[in-house]
Amino acid sequence: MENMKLTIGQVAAGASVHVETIRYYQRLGLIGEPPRPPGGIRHYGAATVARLSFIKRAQQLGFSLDEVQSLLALEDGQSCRETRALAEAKLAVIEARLTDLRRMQKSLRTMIAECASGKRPRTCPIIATLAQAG
Amino acid sequence: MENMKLTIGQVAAGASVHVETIRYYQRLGLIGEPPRPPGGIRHYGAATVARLSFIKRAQQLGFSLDEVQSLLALEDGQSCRETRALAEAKLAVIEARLTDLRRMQKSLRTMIAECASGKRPRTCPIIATLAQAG
DNA sequence: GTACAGTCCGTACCAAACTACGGAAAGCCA
DNA sequence: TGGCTTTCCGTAGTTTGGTACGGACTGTAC
Repeated sequence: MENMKLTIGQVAAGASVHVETIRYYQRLGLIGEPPRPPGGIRHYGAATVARLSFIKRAQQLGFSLDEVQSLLALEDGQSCRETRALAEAKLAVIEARLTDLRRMQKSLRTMIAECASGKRPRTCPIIATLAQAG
Repeated sequence: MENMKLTIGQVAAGASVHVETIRYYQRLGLIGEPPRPPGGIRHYGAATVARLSFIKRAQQLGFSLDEVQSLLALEDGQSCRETRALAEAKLAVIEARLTDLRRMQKSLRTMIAECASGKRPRTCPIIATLAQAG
């Protein structure tokens, strides 16, 4: 099943993106283009679907396509030294985001609980969760 | 100190954004415009700085300005019932993102450890962390 | 009281990330 | 084999989130 032959349309459907988006990512180098049999249609493997899904999820987490590019370099990466440095940098970013998201989570949970218990909070503290310096 | 009188330039510096960005957000309704004394310049409070900082942080977490708008509605919100429904919806989104980020964190930590111990992993599993459905 | 920085406002421009469009060729199905 | 869908490819348009610019006005420091 690894060598499934998928058309671009099937890949697009599988990853819930548009065909044009796949082409766009190919132009950017985010995903490779399989060789085209002369005058024929390209075929893709299941790995392309996974890669596209990864890209979309990473975008939802606040990574730009440029940053996604470098995350993908971890998968495609060559040198251990470079890979490790990159991984450590990305890890730091991810941990900062986790901290922010946990703060928001906590704040929302508190709000919901207070709302449920009838005592409407005068001010929602959500801004305070992320307002302080970096 | 609550009623600090800040000019738009001071607010911008305080939140590390450009003056034009503040005006842009005002046009979108993300932040309010204080009344302008006839023929004079507007003054802002420290709350505006906090609000801008929140917006920037929330953007880094993958929220669009539209979504930030609705997060801010929690702070500005009126009805408890609406507020609670919205808070619950946002909480679900945040928890999904937390799950994804934790998976990436784990994957990166593993990579770094393996890299450090000399055994270069053949393939980095980072795509697999986010590739599966929903 | 006059330079000079900062504000105000509108409009125009910009980059990122798509999305649509059009024409030619390929594939597929009765 | 004719008709429909899909792919291929290039180019153009759109949306989101700003950024830059110009001209008039204000506020402030010397």
